[in-house]
Amino acid sequence: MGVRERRAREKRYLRQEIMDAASELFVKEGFENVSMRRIADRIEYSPTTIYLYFKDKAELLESICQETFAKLIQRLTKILDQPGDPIERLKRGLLAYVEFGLENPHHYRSTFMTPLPDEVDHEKYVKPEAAGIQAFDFLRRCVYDCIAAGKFKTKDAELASQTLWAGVHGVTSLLITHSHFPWVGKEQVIRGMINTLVAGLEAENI
Amino acid sequence: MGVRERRAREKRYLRQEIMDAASELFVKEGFENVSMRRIADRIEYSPTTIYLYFKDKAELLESICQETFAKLIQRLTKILDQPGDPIERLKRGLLAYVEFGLENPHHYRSTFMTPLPDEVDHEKYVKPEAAGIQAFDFLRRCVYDCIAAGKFKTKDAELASQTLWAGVHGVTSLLITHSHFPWVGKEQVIRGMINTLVAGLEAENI
DNA sequence: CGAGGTAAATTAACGGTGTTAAGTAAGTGA
DNA sequence: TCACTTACTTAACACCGTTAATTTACCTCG
Repeated sequence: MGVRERRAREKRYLRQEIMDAASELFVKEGFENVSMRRIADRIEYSPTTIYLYFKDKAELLESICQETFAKLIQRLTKILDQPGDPIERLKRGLLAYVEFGLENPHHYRSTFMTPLPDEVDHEKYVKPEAAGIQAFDFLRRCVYDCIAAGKFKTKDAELASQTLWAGVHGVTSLLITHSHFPWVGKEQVIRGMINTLVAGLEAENI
Repeated sequence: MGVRERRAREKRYLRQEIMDAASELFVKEGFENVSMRRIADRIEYSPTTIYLYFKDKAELLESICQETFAKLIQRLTKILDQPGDPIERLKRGLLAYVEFGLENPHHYRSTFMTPLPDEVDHEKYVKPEAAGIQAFDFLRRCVYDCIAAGKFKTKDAELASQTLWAGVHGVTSLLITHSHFPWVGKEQVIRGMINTLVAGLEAENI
């Protein structure tokens, strides 16, 4: 009978096509500069069709960002699985995070630099499924390993993790929004942040 | 004759009234949720009147943010003028920066978390008049003092300053956009960031 | 085959946005 | 008094996200 299945497959296909078209425009011009009508034009459907697949523009955006962040999770998984010095692993993970943000500035901006509207369910974004939280969990595991290996003077893994996250987020977001600032060099600032924070955690119980 | 002067004064007055009304709405509801029409309603003028005083919505926003950031500059001036341990001064300055951001989340967001449209003159935002750059200059001076006093292993003042800025920006912006995240405590994270970074600069030549 | 039902997609419309062009009313200077 | 300037408003344009009503296309069943 497979008709239902085929329909469902086609439906998934168009959904993906919408996401791809939107994502492309979105990467090129930024979320707020891409209208539903333009996305619709691109896939040669009427604008309202999109609403059959996504509740609204925000949900479309969120789906696209989730898809992208899945790739970050993959990268972090690989890094975490490698054996060796936990400090080096931590540093590599932090670097991967920043690089990912710079490679996907619009997705990064939507996910981490845009406040959620008051009406949304904030619980949802703190649950383990949320891509951001998953990425943060990797960080926490790295930090635990460092503390367990006696590399850090600091013993508060949670505080250390949150500090590290805020640090790499700081560089990432500033490099994205203020790319014209006379940075001493993108790579240098990234390295500067990671090395300084790690050195601080090694040196002092904050 | 003084007519011209009186007119100019009145004109300045309405300009300020527009800025005040806009700023108030803007603080309450965020820039993107406040329309020119609503601002106009508030001051009981027609929407187009605003365009006699500001080129567009972006310029109005920019003027408001500049006005607010002048206050930060004031605070930082006071801190910089105090004698004592340069490290303590640096830490107090960094803390003032974060606190200012959290007190003025919408202004902070507009100034530091929103990318400038491609068409604007980026030069303008790197010039010494720009509020952001002025604030950064304070930071740089603090860092110079620390290096001069032999407190830092690091000798690259520019890199250290940029790293510190990125760090405090990271906490500030994350606390603004992700206030629902299970932080170990806002004050703790802020302190964690400042202490860790400073400890890192003291301990290592990054 | 043909009727009926259903899912998918469309058209038309609503109420909003930032912004511009054209028009008006008041006050100034000769 | 009359022309000119200044301050402001009205009307309109071209867009936006989104909803409701409607059409089209297809599948199922008698």
